[in-house]
Amino acid sequence: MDVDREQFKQLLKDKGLKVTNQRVLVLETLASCPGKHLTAEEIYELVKVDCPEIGLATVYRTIQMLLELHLVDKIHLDDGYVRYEIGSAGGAAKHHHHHLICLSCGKVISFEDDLLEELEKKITDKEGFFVVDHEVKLYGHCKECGGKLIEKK
Amino acid sequence: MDVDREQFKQLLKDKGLKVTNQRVLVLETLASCPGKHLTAEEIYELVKVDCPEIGLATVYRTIQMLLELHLVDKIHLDDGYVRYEIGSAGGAAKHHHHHLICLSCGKVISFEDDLLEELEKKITDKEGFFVVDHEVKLYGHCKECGGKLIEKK
DNA sequence: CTTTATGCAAAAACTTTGCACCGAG
DNA sequence: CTCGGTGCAAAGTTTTTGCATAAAG
Repeated sequence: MDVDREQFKQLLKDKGLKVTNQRVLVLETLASCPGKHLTAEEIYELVKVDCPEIGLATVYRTIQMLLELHLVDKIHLDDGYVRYEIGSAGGAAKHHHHHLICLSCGKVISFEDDLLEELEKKITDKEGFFVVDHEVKLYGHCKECGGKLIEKK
Repeated sequence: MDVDREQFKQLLKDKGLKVTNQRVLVLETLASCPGKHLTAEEIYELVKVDCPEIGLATVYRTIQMLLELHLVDKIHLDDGYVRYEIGSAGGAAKHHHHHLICLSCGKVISFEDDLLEELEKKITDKEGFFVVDHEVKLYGHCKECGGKLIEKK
């Protein structure tokens, strides 16, 4: 499932781009960490394990390319870092998942929900704005931290 | 309505912070541009009109403080800039508005909707995660650009 | 008066760019 | 072979920090 390595190689070829070890490794690193939200630096460190000679600039250039191919999504979890995660691409509909961000411990929980369909329809009707994609962040306190908060108070 | 100047001064005093011209000006600048989403640099330029001696560092420090006081919200509109806007604070409930981002022309439309209440309840029940606030970004094509797209195709 | 805030400049953090060399096609 | 990609280092950006001075309480 997900982004298949061969499929990716083919996509690069179709676009006239070259298939390099670095590009494959960056994509695979992101693909193998679906829950995690990696920064450029973290991707760099992970890829260096298999390819120690890679440069940080290549990681940035590759991420840029993956963003343009919509294979990867950029996210801001408001901790001051720009993060990336493998996109929902591949398949049919937008399966963009959402993020629950714990204000106490900083934990990020991903979850799927298409409850926004209704909202999107409403917007198209009301504003004449055709919605293609969305990103939702919910801030709050997770189960563990919520408990602690009550204890303290 | 909104964030009252006197209310702000009192809040600073209560927190043991000093009321300076710079702080008041930064807040007022943000308060007077409710629809706009200003970058630190833009705020700096605007405040300089009334207070030419202000430094960019003070703007950053003041924004930081306003964020901690929850008077201002930080937003990423994915154009590479960090932006700020006056918070929904003051009043009772969370009136966090959402953003429609046009992928064609970059225009940002703000709109209010509390349709997420339902979603938030669901999450609290299902994940044990207590939602405090949320941020929603919807990407798509605005009325004008949507029309143009059809013409071109 | 005391303590916090400011302005400036320097530093830090993150990302992009230029260029010679390397490697995929 | 040819052209795009890579690594390195240098340059850009944006944001933070240190410190002496200025101003609020």
